[in-house]
This record gives sequence, structure tokens and C-alpha cells, in this order.
Amino acid sequence: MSIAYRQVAAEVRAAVEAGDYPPGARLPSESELARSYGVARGTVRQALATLASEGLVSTRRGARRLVLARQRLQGFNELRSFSEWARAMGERPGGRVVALVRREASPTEAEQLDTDRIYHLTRVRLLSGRPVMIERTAYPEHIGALVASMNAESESITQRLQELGVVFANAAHTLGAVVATAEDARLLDIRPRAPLLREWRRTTDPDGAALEWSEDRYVGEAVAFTVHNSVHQNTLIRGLT
Amino acid sequence: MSIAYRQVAAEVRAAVEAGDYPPGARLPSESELARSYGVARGTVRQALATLASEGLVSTRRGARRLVLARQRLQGFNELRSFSEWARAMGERPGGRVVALVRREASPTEAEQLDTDRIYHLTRVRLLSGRPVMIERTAYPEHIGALVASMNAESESITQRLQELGVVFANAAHTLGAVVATAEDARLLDIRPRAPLLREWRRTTDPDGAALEWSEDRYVGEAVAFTVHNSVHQNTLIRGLT
DNA sequence: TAGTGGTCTAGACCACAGT
DNA sequence: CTGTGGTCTAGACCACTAA
Repeated sequence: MSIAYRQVAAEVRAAVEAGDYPPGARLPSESELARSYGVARGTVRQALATLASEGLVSTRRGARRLVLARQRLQGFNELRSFSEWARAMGERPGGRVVALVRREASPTEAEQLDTDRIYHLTRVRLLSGRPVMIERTAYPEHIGALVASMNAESESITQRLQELGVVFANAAHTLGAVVATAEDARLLDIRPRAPLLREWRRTTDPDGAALEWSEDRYVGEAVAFTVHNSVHQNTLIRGLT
Repeated sequence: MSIAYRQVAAEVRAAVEAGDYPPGARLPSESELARSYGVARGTVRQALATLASEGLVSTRRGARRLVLARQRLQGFNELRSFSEWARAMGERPGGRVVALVRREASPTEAEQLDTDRIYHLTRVRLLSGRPVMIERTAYPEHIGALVASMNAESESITQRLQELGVVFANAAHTLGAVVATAEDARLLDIRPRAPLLREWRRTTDPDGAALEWSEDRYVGEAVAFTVHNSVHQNTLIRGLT
């Protein structure tokens, strides 16, 4: 690994997960880690900031870092797609396309994507064959045209778009609770009026241009989102219930 | 402000919010900011990392930082309590105690708090008089005894505990969706079986000892949680729907 | 009081963007 | 190419913890 601080973070993380530093234990000091990895103290600090943002350790001035817990869920950092996330959890991701249409944007879609014409995809997402989420995504036309040419049942759209040179840089997610509509219930094979976890997601490229605007609805019993925070850091994790 | 990087972050944040750098604009380079604030480049980088974690700007190697948005919800960083958050949103926080009992811990409570005897508080939280959340919190006995001695209707428990020397350091939150029980509906004055946003929250002190374990249920239409993330950062925000 | 983490500096080299 | 952000170093001082 060419980046030293990532290497240090990975080794300390591995040591924690291996039980060398169980929950409640204290990590070695920054100076000791710097000496033993042969890097400067600043590099160690960068590594440990990563671990703190993962909720793995906590920090207090004057005292050595405390191990909070072993990593149990896969991180949602780094803008993971559903497929990547599912595979990281040891599940088999799947998708069933319900509809893909090219049409005029609704007012919300127009505002979020800054365009009047969109492609709209409705897809049921499966975890090892079990339906857990409905994805209703609007794409601007230049992205939607690429999506329309894919096999959305078997491919990861995100991954395929990246291979085609589309770069996902930032996302904003808004989580709330909604009640399943009749269509939701039919697609997810659950009771009508069951509670669903709603995620609005707006993803942009490095220039800030919108790449997708999506409303995803997760089965309440199947998926949950976890957030760690401390005084200066916090992190979102998506996990199974 | 004695801490230089916070001062720089605050000034740049204010400039963005004032419209000096509208969404889509580029910030000055790190060197320019360092020169104009009379600090080293490292200090500017620390400030800008804060702004990136708030979802205010994005970063790309080789190019100046891009302003993502101006609209600001109040941050959920720094472990804001319901009362602090409400006030920051311009709303009047309130609480109505439904029950406060001292009893044996359930298996989950015992596991989360690492003790057999607890205090359990049920409270309806109000935003300017409107019920938006039910809080069902378990405290270990030494904390619960303090809570029992408070006026939980008018005081912020978190704030009062801090005044008494209890230090909140870390929290883990898990978000999901549930259906309102008959009691939930009665307390929140909503329809039975309405969807609620469920937040499990476990808060610990600087030594990693559990201070509270809570299940909070938010009215789906009233409150939402927002997360920003980019390749290396992400941030949770709690906001009104 | 000794050790630890938090902040800050000054300088260096590199990968990448925009031209 | 030049300028920018990403990484890294070596050293310094301070605030705080813990013994």
C-alpha cells in the first residue's frame, strides 16, 4: 500500500478486530505507533482519525485512545452502492426492473437534477433473493441513456457507470419513515401499510452536477442505518437488522 | 477564538452562507487562505476538512474546492441533545414525563448498559408544543438517581447531567422504521399504525461506560435525518421535514 | 510531575487538473 | 507547463490525564 496512513490504519484496525486490543483497552501512544511503523507522528494521527471516524476508537486529550468496539458492520463510507454493500455483508445482490421510462421531470426531479427531461427507473433490490428495497431513481438524460443500454437486472449500474467514466463524488441522504403503498407492498411482498425506511439520495459528480436523484424504500425489519458520533466525528453505517 | 483552525472554518463558513461563494463557486486556494488568515497551510487544511465533513464543500486533487450548498441545517455533530437541537432550529423544546420507574433491566437493557438494575424514563418530546417524538430511555442506577431528582418536564436532562459532572463522549445511533403502537399513537396524537422513524441510541462516557440506552420514535412527517458523504467524509444532520 | 493527545509551523515531494 | 490539493516529515508548545 503506497499511502502510509492507510496502511497504519489498516494494521491497527486489524489488530483491534483480531482481539489484540479488545473493547475497553487502550491503544499504544501516537509516539509508540510512529516509532514502530517508522512514520512521523502526523501520519499516525491521520490513521487514527480514520479509525475514530469509523467509531472504532475514541479519543481524549491526555489519555491514550480507547477501543470502543470491534467492527461489526460494513462501513457506508466511500459512497458504497447497494451491490458493493450487499457483497461486503456476505449477501448476493440482485435487482428486478419494474419500469424504465424516458419522460418529463416532475417539479422535484427538475429541481434536484436541474433538467426537464429524465430517465426514471423503478427497481426492486434483492438480498440473496429476498426483496428488501424499492429504488425509484431519476437520471438526467446523458446518464439515463447509458443506464437504458445496460442489463439492469444483473449488472451493478453504479459500477457499470464508473467503468464508463462517470465519477460519483458526493451524496446527500435524507432518512425518514413512510408507510408502504399498495404498490410498495406488492413489489416487496409485505403487508400494505407496513412501515418503510425512506432514503432520499442525491448524488453528484466532482463538479457538483447531479448524477441521480432517488427515493429508496427499505423494508423496516430488514435494514437499518447506523451512525457513530463523538465530539468531532461521526460516521454512517448501513447494516442488517 | 483561541483555536485558529476553528476561527478560519467559521469565517469561510460565514462567507459561504453570506453568498460570497455561492453553490458551484470555487474557494480560494489553501495558500491564499493561509496567507490571508496569517496561518500555516496545515491549519487551513484542518479548517477545510471541517467544512467538507459538514457537506458544505467538496474537494478534488488538483482543483480548487467546490462549494456544494448554502442551505444549512443545524449540525448533529458534537452530540446535540434534543433540547439543544430544537433551540438551534428556532423551536421551543418541551417534554412531558409519562413514567419514570426503577426496575430490573430487560435482557437488552442489561446488555447495553452492563447492569441489572436501571431507571426507565418514558417521555414525550415536544417541538413548540407539538409532540414529535417518544423517548424510552434506560439509565444505569447512578445516572438514573440523578435523573429522578430532576424536573424532567422543564429541564434538559442532558444539560443538567453535564452540569452535575457527567460527561457524554460517544454515541452510536441505529435508524429504522417501525409502526406506531396504540400507546405510541395516543402519546403522539397520531393514527395507530402510522410509520415512525426509530432511533436506538447508546451513549457512553470518555471511559466507554454506558450512560444511557434509548429507543426514540419520531413522527415520520415531522423529522428526518440527513447524511452527507463523499469519498472520505460524512456527516449526520437532524432536520425538520 | 511525566506522559499523552491537540494544535501549529515550515518545508518538502508528488499526483492530478486545467491550460 | 503551472498551480492545486494530498501526503509526509521534524519539531515545537500547550492542555489535560493519571499516577
